[in-house]
Amino acid sequence: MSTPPETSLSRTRAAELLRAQGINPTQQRTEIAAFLLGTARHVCADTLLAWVNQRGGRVSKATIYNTLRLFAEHGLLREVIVEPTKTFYDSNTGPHHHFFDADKGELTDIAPEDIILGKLPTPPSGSRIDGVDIVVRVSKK
Amino acid sequence: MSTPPETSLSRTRAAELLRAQGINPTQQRTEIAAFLLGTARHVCADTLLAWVNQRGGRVSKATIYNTLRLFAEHGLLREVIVEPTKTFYDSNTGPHHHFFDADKGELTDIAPEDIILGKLPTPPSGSRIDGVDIVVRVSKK
DNA sequence: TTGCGTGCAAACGCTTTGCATATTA
DNA sequence: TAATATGCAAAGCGTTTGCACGCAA
Repeated sequence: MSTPPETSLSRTRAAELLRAQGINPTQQRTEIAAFLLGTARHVCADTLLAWVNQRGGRVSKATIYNTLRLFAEHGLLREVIVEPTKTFYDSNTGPHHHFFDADKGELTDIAPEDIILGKLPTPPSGSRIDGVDIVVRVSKK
Repeated sequence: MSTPPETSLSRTRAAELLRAQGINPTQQRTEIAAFLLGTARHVCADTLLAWVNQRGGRVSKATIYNTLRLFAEHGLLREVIVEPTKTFYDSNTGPHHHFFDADKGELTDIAPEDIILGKLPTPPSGSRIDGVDIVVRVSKK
């Protein structure tokens, strides 16, 4: 198991961010926010659980899932679906796309200016476009 | 449960297609191929199971999964990952992309000429691009 | 007969849920 | 204190697997 990264935000800033979204900044939510928000990270639930608890946190699996969903609903995280087995969450909520390395199971950002969509299709009548997800699948050369 | 579509291929043509791929055309595989190949369809395992068995087939869940995987490995189908919960298979294996309607849980093809990728990013060093998946998420207007 | 394919049911892995307990305002 | 969040364990759901049986060459 790899070493967890440093938290990217102080608890104080993390709690402020949550409050700004109308989210009650409990100990666990603040801990999780301090890891994920304020910098671009891509995690799945079990990675996050390991990170938090390796750094002395005490957060249960259920709370990890609840919190990821809650943050996503408030736009603090974005769900990224690239594997059938697990859901990734991306703390970069700005417009951008992803490389997915299936060998490593790792997600990397593609800056919006590095990929250009020249033409968008017209959606089926009666529907509107909610978003466009581009995943560039890569593997070891 | 909706009515299953007609098979798009005769058993004879379906069996030929399988043989051409070095796949032993058993009864079940031929039945499944007759549904999926020869026209563009998007199915998940349980839909396919229902289709086949509503039309008098007798195919088990295990065989559905085995066969979908087998066909995908041989390039007869393409996996499409748009939902965390289930895997879709697309019998259109040519270059194209997808609309995904989350309300209906339905996948639709986007013709390659209806979406233009103006610039492709350089992959991380040491890796090469295997493919680019574009999913345009739509919902009821 | 020999080997591959199939079917069933059990196992699996990720995610969600129910409910008692703890924490927060 | 009243409301909300957390933790645990159990349940859920799509998918995979183990193994006995069936079928085709």
